[in-house]
Amino acid sequence: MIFLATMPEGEECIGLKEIAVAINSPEAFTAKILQTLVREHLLESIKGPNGGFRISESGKKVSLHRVVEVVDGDSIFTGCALGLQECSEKRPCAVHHKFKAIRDHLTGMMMTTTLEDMAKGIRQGVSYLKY
Amino acid sequence: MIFLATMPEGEECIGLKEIAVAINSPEAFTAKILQTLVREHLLESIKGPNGGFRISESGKKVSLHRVVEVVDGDSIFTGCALGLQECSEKRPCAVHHKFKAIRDHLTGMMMTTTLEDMAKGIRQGVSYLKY
DNA sequence: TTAATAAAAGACAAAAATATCCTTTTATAT
DNA sequence: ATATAAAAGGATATTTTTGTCTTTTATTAA
Repeated sequence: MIFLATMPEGEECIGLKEIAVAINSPEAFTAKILQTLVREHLLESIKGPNGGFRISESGKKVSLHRVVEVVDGDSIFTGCALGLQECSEKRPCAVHHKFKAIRDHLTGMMMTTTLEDMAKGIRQGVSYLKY
Repeated sequence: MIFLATMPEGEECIGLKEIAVAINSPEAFTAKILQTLVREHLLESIKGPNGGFRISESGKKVSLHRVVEVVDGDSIFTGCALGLQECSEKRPCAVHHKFKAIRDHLTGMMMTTTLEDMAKGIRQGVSYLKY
């Protein structure tokens, strides 16, 4: 998603192969994740010659939080630190309150960080996408 | 570890079965983790009749950070948020700096939270160990 | 219309994490 | 001494995550 977000406006869409190489991720595995992102409308896919993937209009603006939610679910944002099924304000685990602060921090960061933010860093050469 | 830390001073040691029930974790699997904790001297084990596990003197004072490190390794404290092998201040991933803040928060919390802290909450009935 | 290209989908495979089982070792109480 | 209780250790099994392969479907250009 970050890689595709770095593509210049109006750029032709990018094929699976190119994406997999760019982010150093296995092709077939990458394909599966791209399919998920297309199903959730964060990406658009074009079949046939010159086809590939490109970030959708809505996709450009999505938060890191949303991307993680689509790909890995929201357990990272909601699960108990100690793994308890029933852990809540009313029946907290031994680190519930301390951990909540950290999770709120993480959730807040991910909700306010957009693909655009991250892509900008990559484009400017101040951050990197592989190795 | 938290459960064993809640045991009153000088209490007889607790058998595997009792521990597994208390924390609602499979017995054989719990045994493996207890073995690891014994090897790392966070626990002591006593074999034979009336044997079991008890927290060691040093174990009582250890931080949550240390327990996690022993059981799961330190990847949670050191790994890149985007999974890059080489991600550093010099060659950061797209969320390196933002994520570092959160990880420092997590690491700090875990380093300053001791088993005693957590056990106290359980003993006082303000936090819980299962379900 | 057809050949080529590329994604989609489903079945399959490998690796890692989680979990179990069985035998051995050690200690205790009788 | 012996029977018993309990942890240790090794081999094995299951589940989940990660990854691959093959066939199908859609699109474009000649």
